[in-house]
Amino acid sequence: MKNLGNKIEILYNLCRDKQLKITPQRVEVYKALLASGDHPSAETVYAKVKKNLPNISLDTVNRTLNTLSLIGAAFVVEGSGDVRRFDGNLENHQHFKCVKCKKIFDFKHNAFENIEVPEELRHKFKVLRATVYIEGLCQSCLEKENKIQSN
Amino acid sequence: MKNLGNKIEILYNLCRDKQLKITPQRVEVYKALLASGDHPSAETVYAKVKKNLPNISLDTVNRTLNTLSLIGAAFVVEGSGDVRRFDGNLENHQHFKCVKCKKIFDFKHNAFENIEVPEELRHKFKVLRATVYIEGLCQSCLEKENKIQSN
DNA sequence: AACTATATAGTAATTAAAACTATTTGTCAA
DNA sequence: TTGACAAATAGTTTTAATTACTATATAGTT
Repeated sequence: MKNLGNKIEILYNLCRDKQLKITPQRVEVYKALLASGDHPSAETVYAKVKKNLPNISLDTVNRTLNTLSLIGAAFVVEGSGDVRRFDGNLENHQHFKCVKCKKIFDFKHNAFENIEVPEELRHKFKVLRATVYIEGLCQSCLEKENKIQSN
Repeated sequence: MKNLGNKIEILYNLCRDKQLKITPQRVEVYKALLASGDHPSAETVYAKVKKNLPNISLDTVNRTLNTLSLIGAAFVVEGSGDVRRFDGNLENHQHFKCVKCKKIFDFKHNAFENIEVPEELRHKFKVLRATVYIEGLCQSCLEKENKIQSN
């Protein structure tokens, strides 16, 4: 991971912007997240951070990762983080998901119906589904939203 | 839900193709899934099916929904069904997810970097992220895969 | 240095999903 | 139509993930 210093600086600025305190826990969780090239779960980050902060709690790691997502220092990988939901509508359609209330809204958009999967991927994997996935805040959550509360 | 009869027929055919038994539980779970226009969780489907099959178990609903996904009669909504995973890489990139081992692979593809969010959505919601999300089977899972086992 | 709101540790509670086993039931062939 | 058997289910238990709670500690400010 190059430019780790810069990245930490970003975290500092984001925290200050949102009036969140810069705690060692937040810094360590953020560093652990960056250090792992892949897409770790809270448990994985917890294990990593524990080496530097032996008595950090899992709850703190969870809350901190949430906070990082809220301030835009990280994000929750799509395809994770919600109870499994099923869709029986096999017609081509797309999903918008509210990151707050987790509600999923269907929408149709012609331009998204025939996604060309890159040759490289078709080669490497067996592709089952390709879709445009959009997330954000729905109207009712938007109204409730005033400031970011980390705790 | 129009053409429910047709849909059931589809289920019958899919089951026969894959040599899966057509059980009342499967039919009811499938009907309940179709009947709910939204994106229900196993619990929600369970509640619905219980009206017709009072002593169906939640486990059966769960397994059945999985089976339906495996045979292509339904699918798991992206953004659900996996422990929450985080990504600290804010550069534009896309994800491929293996539906079996849940591993996430990054990839970059220029054509996917500037997704135009439909006007209608930008209006209705606060869009935070738009991405192409591709799922399927990774190579190592593909090798292990021989036939669909529903149980 | 002291104050105060915020964040944390430690733990408990909640929830979702998977595992397990005895029993039941589709399916097929006689 | 019946009997046999593999497959599927009910009922329950485990496991795992996330959230909730409260007393304590601390970052940022005065």
